[in-house]
Parts: sequence; structure tokens; C-alpha cells
Amino acid sequence: MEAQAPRRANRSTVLAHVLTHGPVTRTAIGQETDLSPATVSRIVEVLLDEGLLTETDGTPTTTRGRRATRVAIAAGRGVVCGVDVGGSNVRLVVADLAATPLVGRTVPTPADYDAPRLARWLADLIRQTVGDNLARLDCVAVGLPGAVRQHDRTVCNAPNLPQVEDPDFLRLLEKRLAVGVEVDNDSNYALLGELRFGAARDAQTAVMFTIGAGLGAGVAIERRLFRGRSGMVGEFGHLPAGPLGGALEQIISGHGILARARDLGLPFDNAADVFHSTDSRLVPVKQYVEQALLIILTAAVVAYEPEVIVLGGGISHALKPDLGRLGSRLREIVPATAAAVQSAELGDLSGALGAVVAALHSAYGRLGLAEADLAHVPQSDALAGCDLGALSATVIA
Amino acid sequence: MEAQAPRRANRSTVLAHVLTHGPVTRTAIGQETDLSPATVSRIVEVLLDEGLLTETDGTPTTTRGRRATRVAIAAGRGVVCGVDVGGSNVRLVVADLAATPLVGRTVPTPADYDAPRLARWLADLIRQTVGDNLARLDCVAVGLPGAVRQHDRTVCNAPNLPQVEDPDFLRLLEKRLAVGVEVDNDSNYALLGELRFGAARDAQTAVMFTIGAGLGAGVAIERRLFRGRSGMVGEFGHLPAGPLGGALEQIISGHGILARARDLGLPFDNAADVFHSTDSRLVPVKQYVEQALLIILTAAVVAYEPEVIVLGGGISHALKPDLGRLGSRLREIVPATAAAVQSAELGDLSGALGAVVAALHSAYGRLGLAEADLAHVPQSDALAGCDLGALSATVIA
DNA sequence: TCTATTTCCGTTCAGGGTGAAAGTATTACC
DNA sequence: GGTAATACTTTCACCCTGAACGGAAATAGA
Repeated sequence: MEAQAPRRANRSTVLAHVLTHGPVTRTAIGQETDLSPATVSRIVEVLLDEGLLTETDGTPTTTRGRRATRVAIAAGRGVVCGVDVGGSNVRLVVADLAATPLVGRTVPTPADYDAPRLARWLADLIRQTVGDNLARLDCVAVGLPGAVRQHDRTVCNAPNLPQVEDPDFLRLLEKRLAVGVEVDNDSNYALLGELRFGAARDAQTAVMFTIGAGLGAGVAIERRLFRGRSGMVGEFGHLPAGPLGGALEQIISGHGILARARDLGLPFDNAADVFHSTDSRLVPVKQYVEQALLIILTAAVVAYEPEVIVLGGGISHALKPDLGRLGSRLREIVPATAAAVQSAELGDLSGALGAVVAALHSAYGRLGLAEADLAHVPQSDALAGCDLGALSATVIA
Repeated sequence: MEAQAPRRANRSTVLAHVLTHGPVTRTAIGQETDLSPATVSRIVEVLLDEGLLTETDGTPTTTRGRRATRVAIAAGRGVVCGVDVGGSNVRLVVADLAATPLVGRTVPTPADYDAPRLARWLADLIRQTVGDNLARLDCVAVGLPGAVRQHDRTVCNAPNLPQVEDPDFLRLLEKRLAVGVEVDNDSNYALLGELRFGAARDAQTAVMFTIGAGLGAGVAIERRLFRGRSGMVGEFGHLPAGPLGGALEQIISGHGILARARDLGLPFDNAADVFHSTDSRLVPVKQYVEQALLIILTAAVVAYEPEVIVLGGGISHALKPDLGRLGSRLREIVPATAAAVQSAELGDLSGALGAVVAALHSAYGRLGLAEADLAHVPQSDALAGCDLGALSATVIA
């Protein structure tokens, strides 16, 4: 423990408090963090000098006495970009340091590009979306449809967009962007988004399943992402609990549902349509999926005891009417369950907004925020009054 | 961050280092913890004054110069008792503060006693086993065959010894012992034992399944026990993946195996005997159990990505020849698996020794060890040269 | 036996950090 | 304009660390 350790810790505490509570007075910081006014003043002074914080006036004039000046993060000092690369669409959200979204875009994925070309295309798309803010770009976070090992940043198990497994993809992307690039599984980022801004806003421990072409999963324990070494944490789709010991993912995924409908001579293009259809021949298919889903939900409950399980991805909308029944059946199996089963509040933007959060964490870390304080930033109402629809407007590049 | 915070942190660091590295010189502490000699000296002085540490002479005289004096934990300053209460046997181990076992006992559980009587019986058994060391008894940890909620210390789901669910049991036990009593699930303690001294000694993340009358589980992440709120973390026996959506625990547990053998007209008394039998009619039963076990192992792998999965409990011995095959099949299902499947190294004493560790953690905490440093104490070779057989000698009380 | 050397241990001291309290600035109310 | 209330800043005593210094113990060698 060197001499400057307490200073760093207190700096992180103050910064975290400002980031989570928005514009706030020095006095309030001191009271709510148990730091002395002197310490708060000293640290705020440093942060102001560095340009990380700005003073805002505008305290309500309800009481007499000297007016408190409030400080807030210098939001415009930098921007970050969160990217959700899916098999069919790429979604981008650019946000400032206060996590206020500035621009959002959805662009069809050029799935036929090879790795280098895809990297260049994505880098140019990001640069174009960031636009004038490019000089202030702090960090880019990219969610990929595959398993990501953090310690060597390798990607595997990405059948829906195999190019991203090529190490060149990341290398070229980072090179062309000339800023740090964070990478993770898209489901992990989707969970991070819901954990900050969405359905898991108030949960300490949460699990998210994204049911798209495949079945993805993310796990958060004590408000922090829990990633294993190989990035397969929560992938209960591997459980050999299907008929003949097959994997559950073959049942509960877009591919699986479409295949099963085809077996009945009912070709669908879209798995969600299977659920919306009232064709009675599909009832066993739906029951089958529901049973598989129940096994996976049970696994999540006994594995992590989450407060909430969020379902996202393409067909989660179609499952919405069934959530209540799923919850009841879950509690029959595990009576002590406290987990609520909900659908994603951020819709298709969970992943991109979660990537924004990850990018912000990286940027905040460089500003001196300690790892432990990252779990509470940015503030969860940063999206209040934000038009999610406008952010996800589709643009044909 | 108040002024004495660094002092406390450094004290914890020094204490943890002495506890993990045994007798050690002040210089070595400084070098290996990056603390300055001055800081180490000051803190060691305080700890010596408090009687927590003792100076031992006897540095090897290999080098010349002033002999370094080594300090070690004052092992005899206190003792703890770890208790593993099972449906058929109670196992006790008394150890000193250096985790050296002093006495061990195994006594048949008087399963017909009601809660108050069982509490009195157990308290007296503990007092008797601790013997002359009673005045120095610091803490008792009791592992129970049921789910334990830590925040209100309630016990539920203990079909094999329902008395312990009665709140009076714990209350009376603690009152009669007049020391702090830690409680947890017996599988959690078994894992703690293996994690410190046994098969998971070198693992950061580990899972343990105890297959006895029922199926219990414990999970450790980053060398710390992961307990959910209601204590059912890792209980994948609840998965409704059996035939007709039944729970897996009904297949893979002593009760389940015996029932299935009975269905075939083969009454056994002991589930392990089913496995040792060469009767060809039992082959499907064994395959059935193995398939269920495989689902549970897969769930553990994708849930936590453990480095090792430890199997313990009555029939784990019988499963030993199958471990290799289980591991191979596991890697077929989840190729990225790094988990080794092993049987408990501490045998029947995992639980009692894990309880010793838990009791030591509580005692160490009162000595000033920070929560984060508990993950590495006591030292893993504390049992070296210790006769486990003698410790588990059965005594008819 | 006596001295030099080596290798530690313990202490002193400067520097940086915090919190309590005193001091200053700013505002509202009379 | 005076007074009270509130927000922030400065001062000061104290705590903690790390580097440097001096002391102590044991061996090696004469």
C-alpha cells in the first residue's frame, strides 16, 4: 500500500458518486460517501482542474445561505461508441461521457464480406457515425455473436458470422479506428444494457438469455458480469437434456424451431411467426420449446439464484404472453425461487446500449475509477426521456 | 477512507501472509507483500504484543549474518471446532489456529432426538471433544444437511434430519456452547475443505457434488464460496430433465438408485453396493445414473466454468472407476471444457475439515483479517503428515 | 581471541494524506 | 445595512508509509 493509495481510492469514490448521482453539490458528496468536506473539496478541485468535472450553477433557491454549486461530469469531453454486431444487423449507439445517447443507427450486416473487408467496413461505419466527435472518441465496444475469451481476445463458436473468429478482424478494426476496442459476447453486452438501464435495473444478480438464431446467455453476479475463461458461462443450451441426449439449443433457438416446424410440413421464414401462428399442429412444438426453456430457466435459477431472468432476442416478443405461466411453472419446480422472468426492456438495443456501458467503463477506468466502483456507473436514468425508436432507426449504408 | 484504513489493510496483509506461509521472517514478509520493512516491523510488533504472533527461533543456519527471527501464528492461542452433521453420522474435528487438527471423532447421529435434545446432545459432544481447550474455543462451525439462508440463518429442505430446520436447534446450540456458531450447508463446507486441503487445492473456481442420500452441491468462484440467498446454488438436481419432466435428484441420489434397483426386484441396503454389483440387470440403472450425472456435470461446466469438479459423498468411491469416462463424455459435449472430474481427496472428512476452515475464517476475521484475504487462509499444507484415518475414528458416545 | 563482514532488525525522519475545526464567501431575511 | 444560515476553503494536528540510517547477531578468517 503506497502513499497515494487513499487519494486514488477517494478520487474513485467521488468520481463514482458524481457519475451515479448526476450534478451534485460538494456537500452532498461528502454526506453520502462519508468523506470529509475538506477531502471532497480537494479532490473536486483536482478533477475540475483536469477538466473531468464542470461546475453547473442552478441550485434551486429555496433556502437561504450561500448557494451550492453543483458539479457534473464534463459530458462533452469525450464520446464512446457501442456496437452490436449481429448476423443480420449491426446496431451502433454513440453516447457522451454522461451516457446520453447522441446518435443511433441500424445497418444490415454485409454477411458475405470476408474478415478484413468486414473490419474495414465496420471501422468506416463507426467513424462515419461518430462524425464530428471522432477526435474525442475514447473507446469503442463491440459485441460479437460468439464466445469471446477475454484473456487473449479470441473469438470462437460464432456460426452466424464466422468471419469475426479471424484474429485479423479485431486487429484491423482496432488499427483502423486508432482507439481502444473492447470486445465481448453480444449476450453479455445485452445483459449489461438491461442491468444498467432496463429490466434488471434493480437486480444484484441477473441472467439474460437471448433467443435468436442460436441461444445466447449472459450472467451478472453482484451487478458485475460473470464471464468464465472461455466465455461460455450460462450457455445452458449445451445441456444434453433433449431427446436422445441432444443439446437443448437444438430445440430452443430460431434454427431449432424452424426445423421442427419444417418436420411438420410447415415452412416458416421466421421463428417468431411460429409462435404467432394459431395452427393447432404447432401446439406440440410450442410445448416442446416451453419444456426446454423451463429446464434452462431452472438451471439459471439454481446456478445463480438471480433476482430476474431477462429474455431477449428475436422471438422474445413472441414469448411475452407466456412469461407469467413460465414464472409459475418455475416456482412449482423450485419453490424458493425469487426470480422474475421478464422480457428485455430495451428491445433490440440492449446489446448496443450494453456495449456503450462497457465502453464507458473502459473510459472511466482511465479517468481513475476503481474496478469495484464500475458496478454502479453510469446512472441508470441516463436514458430517461430518450427516444429508443429514433436510436434504432434503420439506415441503408 | 479514514486515517486508520491503511493500517488495517496492512495488518490484514501481514496476518494473511503469516497464516498462508507459516513461520516466516519479517524480511520475507516485506519482500513478498511489497510492504516496507518499517511497516512490517511496526505491524508485527503490534501483533506480537497482542499475542497473536509468536517468535520462533530456528532459522536454518545456511547463511551467515544475523539470524532472522521468524514469526508464526500463536497456534495455541485458540482452537476451533468443525462439525459435519449428517443423517447417519456426526463428524467433528478440533484444530488450532494454524489449522493443525488436534482431535477428530465420528459419532452416530441420534436421528430420533427432537430439536432441543439434539442441540443439547451436540453441544455436549462438542464440549467433550474440545476438552481442556474449551476456554480457548473461538468458534464452532456446523455443516447441516439442508439449505441454509445466511442472512437470517434459517434452515430448510433438510429431509434427512428435519429437526435442524427448527430455529430452536441453532439457538440452543449457540446458547449452550457460549461461542459464535457458523452454519452452512454441508456440501458447501465439503467444498471448502477440498478447496483448501484437497482436490480443488489449486483451483480458482470449483464445484462439488456430494452424492449421499440426496444430491448436494457447493460452488466456489475465485476461491470464495458462492452462496445464493436461499442456499440452493448449484443444486442442479432440481432440473426437470428426467423422464416425464421429473427432477434429476430422483435419479442420481442414494434414495433414487435404491428405488430403481427395487423396481427390478433387487433390494439393496446401500447405493454404493448397487454400483459394485456385477448383476447385468443393473447395467441400465447405472447407465441411467451416468446420463443424469452427465447433465449435472454439463450444467456445472457451463454455469461456472470450474477448473475442477469434485465428487464426494457415500457413493463417490463407487464412481471412481468411471471418472475418466465421465470426463471424456463431458468434453464431447462441451469441447472447451477445462474441468477435471475428481473424487474427494479428504474422503468423509471433507465436510468437517471445511467446517474447520469456516470456523477459522470467522476467528481470523475477528483478529483483523479482511474478507478478501480469507480466500487464501489457512495454508493448504496444514494437513500435511496428518493421519486422516485417525481423525475419523468412530467413537460410540 | 579478536576483528571484519554479512545479513538482518528496528528506528528516525521527511513526505503525503486525512479529518476536525476555524475561517471566509455568499445568499436570504429583517 | 445587519444578522443568520449555508457552502466551501484553509489551517493544523495526526496518521501512515517508504527510504535511509544505525544497531545487533552470527560467521569467517587471522
